[in-house]
Order: sequence, then C-alpha cells, then structure tokens
Amino acid sequence: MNYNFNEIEAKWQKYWADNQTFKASNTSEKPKYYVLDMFPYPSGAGLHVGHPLGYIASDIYARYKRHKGFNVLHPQGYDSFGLPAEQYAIQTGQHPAVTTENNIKRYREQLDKIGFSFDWSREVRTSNPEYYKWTQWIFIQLFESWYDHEQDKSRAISELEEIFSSEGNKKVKAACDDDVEDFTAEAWNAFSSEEKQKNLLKYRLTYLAETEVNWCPQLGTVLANDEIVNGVSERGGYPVVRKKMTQWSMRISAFAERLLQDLNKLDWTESLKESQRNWIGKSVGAMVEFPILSFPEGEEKAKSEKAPPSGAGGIRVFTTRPDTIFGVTFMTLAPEHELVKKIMTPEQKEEVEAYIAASAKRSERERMADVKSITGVFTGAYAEHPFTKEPVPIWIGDYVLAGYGTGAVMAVPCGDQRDYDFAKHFDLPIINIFENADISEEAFSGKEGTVIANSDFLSGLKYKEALQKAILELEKLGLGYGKTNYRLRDAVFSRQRYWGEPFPVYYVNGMPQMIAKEHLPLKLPEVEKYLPTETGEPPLGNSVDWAWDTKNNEVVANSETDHETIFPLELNTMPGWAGSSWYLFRYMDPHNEEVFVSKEAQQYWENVDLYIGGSEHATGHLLYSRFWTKFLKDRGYLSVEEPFKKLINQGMILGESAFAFKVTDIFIKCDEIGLSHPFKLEVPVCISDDYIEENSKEDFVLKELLISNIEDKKIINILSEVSLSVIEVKYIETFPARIDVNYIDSHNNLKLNEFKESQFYKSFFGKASFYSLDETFKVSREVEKMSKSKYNVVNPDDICENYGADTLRMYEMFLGPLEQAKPWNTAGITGVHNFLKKLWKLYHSTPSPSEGGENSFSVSDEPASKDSLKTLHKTIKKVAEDIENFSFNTSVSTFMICVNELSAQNCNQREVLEPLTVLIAPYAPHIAEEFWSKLGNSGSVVTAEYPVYEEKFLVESTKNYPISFNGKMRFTMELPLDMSKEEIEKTVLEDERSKSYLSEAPPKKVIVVPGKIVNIVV
RNA sequence: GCUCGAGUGGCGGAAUUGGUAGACGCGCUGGAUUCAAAAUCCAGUUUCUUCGGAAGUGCGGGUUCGAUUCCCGCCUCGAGUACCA
Repeated sequence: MNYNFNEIEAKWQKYWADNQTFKASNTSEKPKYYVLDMFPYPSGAGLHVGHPLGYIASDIYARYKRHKGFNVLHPQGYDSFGLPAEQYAIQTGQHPAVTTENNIKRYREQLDKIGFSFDWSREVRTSNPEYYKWTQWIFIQLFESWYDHEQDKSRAISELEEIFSSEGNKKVKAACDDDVEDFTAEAWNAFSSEEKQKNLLKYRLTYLAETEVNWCPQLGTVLANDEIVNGVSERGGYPVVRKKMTQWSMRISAFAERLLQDLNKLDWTESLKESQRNWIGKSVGAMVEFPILSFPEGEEKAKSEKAPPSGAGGIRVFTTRPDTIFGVTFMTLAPEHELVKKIMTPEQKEEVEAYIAASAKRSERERMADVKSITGVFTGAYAEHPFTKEPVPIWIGDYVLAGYGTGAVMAVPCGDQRDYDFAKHFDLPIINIFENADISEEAFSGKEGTVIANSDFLSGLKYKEALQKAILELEKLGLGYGKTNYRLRDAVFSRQRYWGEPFPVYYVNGMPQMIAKEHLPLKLPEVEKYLPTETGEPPLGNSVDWAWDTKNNEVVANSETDHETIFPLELNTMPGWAGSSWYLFRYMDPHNEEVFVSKEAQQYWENVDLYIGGSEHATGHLLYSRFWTKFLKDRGYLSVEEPFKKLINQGMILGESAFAFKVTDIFIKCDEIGLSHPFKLEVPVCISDDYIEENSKEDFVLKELLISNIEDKKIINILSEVSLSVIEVKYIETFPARIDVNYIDSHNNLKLNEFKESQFYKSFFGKASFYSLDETFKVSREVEKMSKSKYNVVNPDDICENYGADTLRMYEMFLGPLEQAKPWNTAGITGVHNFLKKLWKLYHSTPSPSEGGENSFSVSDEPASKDSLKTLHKTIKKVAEDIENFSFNTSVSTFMICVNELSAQNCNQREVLEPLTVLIAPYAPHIAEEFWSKLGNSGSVVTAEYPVYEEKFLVESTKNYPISFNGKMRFTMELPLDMSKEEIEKTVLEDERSKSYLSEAPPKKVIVVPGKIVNIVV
C-alpha cells in the first residue's frame, strides 16, 4: 500500500473533530501553556500559502508542548469587523454580516485541510454580539475610570468624585485634558450635576474631544492617513479637507511610562521593542517659558516679570537640552501656533500672514518630504531670555511642528542642526557655548563629556550637571520646570463607519451616558445604505431605529427623540483594534455570559506564553492590547500586567511573479534626448530594465526608465544622460507581461493550452490583436509580495490536494528561518514530499520485483541496531533543541538526515520507529497518526509522551580529527578520544601526509584541542 | 537622516561560548530502470587548476595557532520611522 495522503489526512481530520482531540480543559493537574496566533481578518480572497506559516509554527509548538506534558490552550478565531466587508457592502448592498459569514466558512475549510490542532470550541468572532457585548463593557469600564499618577494606576471615577468633593482637584495628580481648571471642594460641591459631568469627562480614560479627521466631501467619507496620496484621495483623486469632529479618545498617554518600562520584562525581539520605544518616544528635558517683550500697538504690554509657566504671557517651549539655554539666539514657532497672530508687529503682518497661508496649503506630507528648503518669517516680536534678559527675536518656520511639544522651540543654533541651518539661512547670530567644539561647518550635538562654556553660571559644568543646574535655576525664577515628554498621543477611538462595534452610549443634553451592563449588547442596527448620510453623519445615521429609551432600556426609532425618556445614540463605531485588544482573554472562557472572563479561568491561563504573528502590528494592536491589559489589571479584572510573554514575528512568504514576453527586437533612434525631453514610445508594450541593451559604440548611460500606464497603454519613457545617442532596445514584451504563476510550469515554460483556456487569458488578452500566442514566449520571474493583484498567489488547497497537508506543513517550515522573509517556490516541494514517501517506506515492506504485489505495514519487534538507535537519539536531541529555539527549518533537515540514515540501515524496528512517530507528529500529524494506530496503539498520537534522549547511544570512542596547517584543514585522522595531547601530536606529526606539508623544517607550534582539532603552524 | 536586521554555490538555506565552510533540499549533469515518459534509484555538482593543488562566506584592515563567527572602518540590500526640539 502506498502513501495515500488524501485518504489518510481526511480520515484523521475527521477523527480529531469527532473526538474533540484538541479540546482544552480549564482544570488540569498539568502545567498550562497558552499558544496563540494573531487571529485573521477573514478576507474574501481566502488564504494563500503565506497565511498559514505562523499557524503551522505555533501548531508544531503547541503539539510539542502537549507531548511534553502540558495542558495546552491553542485557540483560533476571527477579527471579523473591518473595512473590506464594509466597502464590499457599499458596492453591492450585501450585508457585511453575510459576506463575513461566507468568508469565515471558506477560511475554516481551508484551515481544516492543513490539520491544525485548534480548540474550535473556543472560537471567537469580534463581530459577534455575544463577543462585542464585552468590548462595549470594557469601553464602559474605561469611561468609569481615571488615571492616578500618584499611585500609577487606573482607579474608579467614583473615587475621584469623592476626592473632588472633599478636597477639590488641586492635589490630584491625574492624567487629564490640558484645559482643566482648578476648583476647590466647595466649588465642586456647588457645581450642577452637568458641570460635574463636564469636568469628570476631562479625567475619564475614554473621553470626548474635538479631533481632526480627513474628510473627503466628494466621496462622502472619512479617510485614513494612508488612503490619502499627495493631499487627495487615493481612490478618485478628490480633495481632502481636515475637519474637526467630536470623537471618543483613549487616554493611552497616561500609560506611556508603564508601557515603556514593562517592555524590559517581555521576551520580544529587540527590534519590536525598539519600535514601541520609538513610538512612545520618551524625552526628558524641561519646559521653559520665554516672556514676550513686546506686543504690537494697542495690545497689552508683556508681563515679563511675573508670568507663571502656564500663563499666557510667554512662549512655552519644551527642550531636551536646557543646558544649552545660553546658546539661544532666536525662537521659532510653528506657523499654526496660536500666539503668532497676537504677537506679530504691524510691519511684519503681511509677510507673516502670507507665510501662514502658504504653509497651510502644503499638506503635511509635502512639508515632511521637503526637508531641504528652509523657510520662515520674522514676526517682529521679541521674547526675553530668562537669564540674560536679552531680547530674543521670534520667528515662525514650518520646520517646527504644531503637533509636537508646545509647537515652539528655543533655537540653539550651535547645538541643533535644524536651528543651525535656519540661522545660517536667515543670517541670525550663532553663539558657541561648548568648550572645544568646532561649529564653523555644522552644529555640535555631543552630550556626554561635553563641557558648557560662555554660559554664566553653567560655564565649566559638564552636560549632566549643567542640565540639572539649568532646571533648578529656571524653577527658582518660576520660568520652567523639569518635564518628561512623550510622543505617544491619545488614541482616537471613533470611526465614521458601519461595520464595527457600536458605542454603548446615548446623549442627554449633549452629555454622554452609558447603557447599563445588563442591557448589553447594543446591537448594530440595520441600515439601508452603508455610506454616510447626506448631512455627513456616519452610516449609523441612516438607521431609523437608533435611539435609546431609558424607560424600557431598548433601542427605538429615532423619530421619537422628542419624548422625554428617548435619547439619540452615538453614531460612530469603534475601530478595528477594539475587539482585538482583549480577545486573548475571551478564549480562556469564551461562553461565559456573566463576565468577559472568569477569575478562575484567567488565573489558570494567566496570559499568552507564545504569540505568533506579523510585525505589522508592532505599534498598533500590540500597544493597544498592552494598554487594555494594564487597565483591566488596575481595575482588578485581570491578574496579569502584560498580554503576551513571548512574541515571534513570522516573516512574509513572498510570491514569485511570472512575466511572459515575446522577444522582438526594436531599435529606437533617439537623436535628441535630454533629461528634460523624455522620449516617448507610444505603443502598448512592457519593458523591464534587464532587457535593455546599450549601444556600446556610444558612451552613454541609460539613466532611468519609466513605464507609465496612460489609458491602458504602456508608455515607455527613456531618459538618457547625453543628448545625442542611439539606443537599441531589445526584447520588448509585446503584451502586458504579468502572468498568473499557476500557468507556468516548473521549468518556467508557459502552459500555453491551459493558459489559453483560463479566465485570466480571456480577460487580459481576449481582445488584443497585436501579438500571437503561437510564437515562442519567454518567462522571467521576480520575487514580490504575494497578492491577488500580482497573480502570484499560490493556494494551500492546491498543495494539500497534490502533495498533502503534511507536505505543506513541513515545506513551509523547511523554506527557511521562521522570522525571515522568503520566496515561495512550488517546484521545491518535491524534496519534502519525497521525504515523506521515504518515511512511509520505512514502516512498510518492499516486495521484491519478482513477487510484485503491494507494500504492507511491517514493523518488527526485534531489537534495533546500535547504529539505528544512535540515529534516533541524535535526532531526538537535535529536533527537541530546534523546537525550543523555533528553528523549524533545521529540524526538518534533521528528519531528512534521520530517514536517509535509517533507510540505509534497513531499519524497521519498533524500538526506533515508534519514538520517531512521536517525534515527527507535531510536524506531520496525519501520517504520524496513521503509523501510531498501525503500530497497535489506541487513541491519538497526541497523548504519547515525547521520547527521551539518552546520551549513552551517542558515546563515541574515536574522533575523526581534522588536521590543519596554519588553520587550513588538509586531511583527517581517526584517533581514539582518550588519547593524550602528547600522543596525538606525536601520531599526527609522524603521519606521511603531515611530512609533505612540513617540508624539512620542524613545525613552529602544534595546537591540539582534544576532541576537536589539531592545528600545526609552519 | 535615524533605528533595527541581513549580505555564504545557479536557488532556498546550514554551521557562531572562534575549531573540518557549503548540512538538508531544489535545480542542473551523467548513469540505471523503461518501447517511451512519469515515478524511483545511483553518482557528481563553490570557483580556478598545469590535476600536484590553490583560492574562497559583501569590501578593506585588525586580534588569534585558527575568524562566516570577535573588533574597527566602509559598501549594498531589506524593514520600520521620520524636521520629536
């Protein structure tokens, strides 16, 4: 009987499902282990071979841990709210819930074929009301909480109210909005309940704030930053305007320091931690206030002496280098800075306003892209230096960003390159305040070891001392204080979309009210269309039933809002990261209707031991999830501070795109080509750089080759460095070159007949008439991201069908290190497939050709040979080590070596093959189950114990020593391992081969490392 | 620009408390089997070579008996981030 993988795999997949083999229990004597994959968004395109890579790795690890005696939680689910389903709904009118359901079905079928050991009884879907009920509940908890910086934790808002009513808000060190005003206990108690609510909102961990969104009037929708290209919408190219909207925000910035510090506790890659550190962007420095010296006529005179740091009488700046304060020669404000219009002098008014208008026109992106050109305008106003009391000119310049710090900087040209460039450009003074620093060419940015000079009381001090001293002196003057700044902004939590979690919020007189827990979930309403309303409100505004009746606690028609118990509901929905920020905990207790996770379940499973997923979530999902975990921990709902202990980012599997082309020689005569005169060849062709041949007689370089798509025609632009030359362009592809990889065979030939039958051919070439397919075509390949639009997608279903899931699993691992990006090449899969066939043969007898007939299962109970046991134990050792190190590619190699050796030894003994079955089970579970049952075991191989490595089988008595001369290995010698250094040296030197390398002279030195190497220096 | 990572055969890759560079697989070449093909099996496959050998892990130095591995300086590619004061 041959290796019939289709039959075997279907059989065991059914067995696992029927027997609930992978169902995890929340109570067990065994130690727990939680392995989690980042759950997928079920897209309409289905899975390609790149998607399961991480799932296979985590599945191998989960199965391995089960063999090692752990109670393993290995669940899977769907991040099923999201944009694509909504966009599809806008186009087709199909309800996102329907398309999502269909997509999930397809995903499940595909996943099941690969043989994962998921506990599907714990499946979660973020778009499921039973699930998002708890997402809404967490939102309410955030609303009911504030952040106490004193205790460094989130606390109940009721505790804050108590503090306010007993001592006011002066002593409270809370994370809050910038505009809170001080009030006493008496004042608080005198507040109306509405005033109280207004003030509390400024402290809540989720709060309403005016924030800007990208609004596209033509599309009638809000766009994300990456949907905007050069200031216009990516789709359609319509203008986008910044529009202020009241939106929910999350006070994640309150957690900045903890999110930063706790990174040190995590077993994540350094690069990932680094990008979170950068994202949090901590900088330690000082807030300094420069009093304004002169307002223009008619305005109030500057209050230079007594202006408090928070007052409006000065310009507040944040600096990380207060030690360089004596180097300040000017100040720069962002053009948007609110003080600009107040302080500019009448003489400068025109110029300043023109500059503001000009920079407002430039998009953020433009401003950032254009780093080189230096622009700015003098406002005419001056500030007073806190120490020297000298006037400091105030400029505006768009190198200062309104969104960071205070939107203003104290310019120290000797110490900051941007200030330096600005000063040089506008001929502003530069004072050198560093000892022994040359600032004639560029700014000096050294810190450690720098000695400050020319700086009054800071002169002679080192960087660190000067820093402290400067802050101290500023504090004395009341013009500054030490301050730590974070780049991390509060996260906008509202989306003007349909397919997301509705907020459990209704509004009474404009103040938000939470719907009580017992009335959750607040389900998404039906709408007729998924676009914003004509008045520009979010899609939920299209619903006729979207108001809350506080009397019956139910959703009612919004036409009835004039009734005194009926109030409008929030129209926004939550962002994609809401549901994914806490899903790991729901898997622990997925069907609990009372709490989002029971204390017992959470305390048993704690948090995720191993998390595998893509690195694209480095600063989104992974940061938000840490934030919510910390919050829920603070409020006593969780016992852990972090969601994911260990994290591995799997690398992307790339596709090998195929380009088919017909070879035609075309000569283009270019008489006048200059850089300013791109040559245009207006024929529908494609060309790639590789196929350009230069005319060697002319000394020219092909500078650049541009291909642009204009009205479905490919236009070649050739830019040459010299103006007079003849370019010979060969090998022009005479039709759009991208070909679906599935029509290319392993020898890079176009499968012409199949290709002509394909939908791909018909849609692309059906109407074209300028080429003939019957001629010879060439195929070139290029490695790119795997994507439907590049026609390089390989479907795992096809691989399972043709080679089996076990082959797919092992091949994906064999491709290369898990964390590395690597190209997929279906041609290479035969190596792994042949290995499994060889493995199959080990367990089956091979009848001699004369006998004929089928192979049959034949494993002997005789004792195995010494060599076979050695091979087995070598393999146990290496494979176990490799799994622990997530080096799955090398463990597949090890299996291959093992099977090659056992085949050569004609090994068919149970003593070896039974442990081998368990060893390979995590990688190729179906074939392992088949062997396991044929070996006479009942039940699944999953329950088998992992084989134990025994040193004794590997003990050697001799070593094949490499003998090197000057470090170069020349030959080897088999010598006993217990031979002494001296004996080894003597034996080696006496060898004939050594003598030929030594010529006449004796060796200068002989290094003998017993058990390793002999090196002779000549 | 900054941060992180990586450069090894035709290709994917292996080897790091410094100790036989190229494991394993693909591809390729030759052979066996076959009417033939597929499948399978065997042998070879870093480069150069006067067939004795010699060189070789992006480049240039250094440390060492010995460097893919450690140190210094560069180059290239990839990922992330971007005027962060």
